[in-house]
Amino acid sequence: MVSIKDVAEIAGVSVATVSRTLSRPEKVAESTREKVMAAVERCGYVTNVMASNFRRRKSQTIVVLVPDIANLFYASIVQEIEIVARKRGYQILLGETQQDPEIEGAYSALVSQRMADGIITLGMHIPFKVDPRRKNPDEKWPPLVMVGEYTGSIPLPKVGIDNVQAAADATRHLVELGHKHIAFLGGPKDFTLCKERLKGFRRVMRKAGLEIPAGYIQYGEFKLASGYSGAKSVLECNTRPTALFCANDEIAIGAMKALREAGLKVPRDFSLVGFDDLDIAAYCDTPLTTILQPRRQMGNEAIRLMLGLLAGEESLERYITLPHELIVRKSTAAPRPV
Amino acid sequence: MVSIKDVAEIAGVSVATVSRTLSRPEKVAESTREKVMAAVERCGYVTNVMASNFRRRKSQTIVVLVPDIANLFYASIVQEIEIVARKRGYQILLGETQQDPEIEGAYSALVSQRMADGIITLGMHIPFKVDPRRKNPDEKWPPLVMVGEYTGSIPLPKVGIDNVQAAADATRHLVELGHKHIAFLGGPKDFTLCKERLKGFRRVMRKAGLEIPAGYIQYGEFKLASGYSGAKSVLECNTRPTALFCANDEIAIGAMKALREAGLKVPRDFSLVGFDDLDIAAYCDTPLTTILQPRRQMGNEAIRLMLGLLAGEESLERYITLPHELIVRKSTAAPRPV
DNA sequence: AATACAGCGGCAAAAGTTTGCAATATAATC
DNA sequence: GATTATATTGCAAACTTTTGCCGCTGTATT
Repeated sequence: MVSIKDVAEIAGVSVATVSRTLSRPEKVAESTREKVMAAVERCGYVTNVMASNFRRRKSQTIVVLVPDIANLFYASIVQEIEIVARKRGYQILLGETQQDPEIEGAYSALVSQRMADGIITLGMHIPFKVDPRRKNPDEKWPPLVMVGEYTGSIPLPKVGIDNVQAAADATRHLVELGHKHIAFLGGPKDFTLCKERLKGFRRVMRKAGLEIPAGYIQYGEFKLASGYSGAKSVLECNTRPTALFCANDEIAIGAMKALREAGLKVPRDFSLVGFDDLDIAAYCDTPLTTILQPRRQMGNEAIRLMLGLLAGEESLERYITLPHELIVRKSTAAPRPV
Repeated sequence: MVSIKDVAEIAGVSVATVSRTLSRPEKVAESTREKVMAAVERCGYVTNVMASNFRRRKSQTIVVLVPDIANLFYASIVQEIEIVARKRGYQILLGETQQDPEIEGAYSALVSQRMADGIITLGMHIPFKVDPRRKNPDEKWPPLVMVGEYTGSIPLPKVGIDNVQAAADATRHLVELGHKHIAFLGGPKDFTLCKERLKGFRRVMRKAGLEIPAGYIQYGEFKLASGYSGAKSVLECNTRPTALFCANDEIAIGAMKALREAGLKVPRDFSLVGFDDLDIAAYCDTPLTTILQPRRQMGNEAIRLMLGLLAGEESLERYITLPHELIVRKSTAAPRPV
């Protein structure tokens, strides 16, 4: 393999000069630069970035932890992270965790192993074991940015929306339409994200003086199938609800199928609100009313935060709450008069 | 930072022994091993994998090139690749290319730069410039595996389905139902994948003696919006088709919306076939008839192929054609008698 | 003319591992 | 007890780059 040494030899300069020519050309005389570049060209030299990284003690690599890459919400965030990272000379190491602490741990270990410079996680928890004794309070953590789901007590750079508020907005929309019986279809029970949305839901229901009978709150996964089965159960409640707030769009679309099979027309017989505003939401049979999360922007802010951290910036703001928006489409309407 | 040297010192052995203890424990006496492990524990040593990789001239990293990560078809393939890679001690460097040769080039350069060991691409073309003169016919290429879309003339390890056949199957299904006027909604015109599906479509149409009037073939992107607008144009043809074969499910779902807006009921007035069998296909208002691509298996075979390549296996079969399947749901039926 | 200074380039150390080879210790064989 | 084989361990080179420091050359300043 041709190394910097060969180039130096051909160009008749020292390796130091070759290195400088390549990394800081302005530090080198025009004439030398030309000689070096010619030599590089001639022998087809390409920098061994691994060696360079090793020497500089940087990896130019950021681990991105994603609970489920086949989830469009996460995917767009990753997409944006990748774009910005690439432009800034960083690479993305993709880690799908399925929220498995073991996998999270393995990936985040990459930064102690010097294979990555920092971690952005779209998951809900800190992806490594936190020493509970905290004997060393300044124990230095790897650069870490949490996106979307983190609500733990340890203060960490974070970007997301106000999920409680967003869920409240969605619920209020239903309440204002006149619905009295509103059910909630959530994701996994232990997701803070899910808890927050439930909280917003509950808050508005309480304020409106509406009851939430047993069975009106269902947990599951953020998946189509889960929405389907969740809706099926909810429909069997004693007093059947007239509206459904779903913790994400996939659940809502799954629920739609169950409603259809039950012979219920959306929104005539039943109102439905989703969450995320996936592209597909606008293409459903009945276009879905949903909460828009600014996912690209979330990715964008996350990677900016990370790059700032890596550049050693101290003063940058660390909590970024982005605005959400209620997108009213056709899946919500006033309940049918009884 | 604590290095192997510190461990050696604490344990009272040489760095060589520490290294061996960690990488090939069986090469080291039980008692020594214990001493070393204790020392590792004591000073919290963790291997600098970057240094190790540098020394071993491996990166344990595979670049995965994806045209669009927010496409569920690609996403599931990546998902599977990641799982297998992780189990085998490899990492995935994610590169979203948007089919941009520049980006593809930048990412694939990582292997000459020693930052990656090989490339799996889900895109259609070879992600680096191929010397057309081929002055050096054995010019060694980086380990490269093509998934799904590659149909170039240079023989390369590849996994995919038989797109021509699959498209033919889909079309035949429509023909057998009695459709005479079938249109085709494709992706980008220059995608080989798209050409192949069109080829299968044409073949069956020809065999059945059916015409394909001007305007019956539309190109676009593999996106919802594209299916929507494509269907809109197709509906304006002089003789309106009664069925539509879409090059992927997203296009089909976009088309559905256009049909709905045109007051056409699927499948009563119009039949629709997609391609990919995304999860959502089964959850559409009218569940979508489509072609199932074994995407997990595709990812699985791709990474296996790559790992084989990296292990220096020569004899492994290099073209893997996986079976597809026509999934008949509710979006296809006999055309309405006129 | 003497001094200061800027620009440029070379020397050599350093980064943290792995590993071939040699050396030593231990066990086995005759 | 001597010899051979085997199991362990250490030495030191090698991997490729970057960069601090120093010295040289030539121009500018006084």
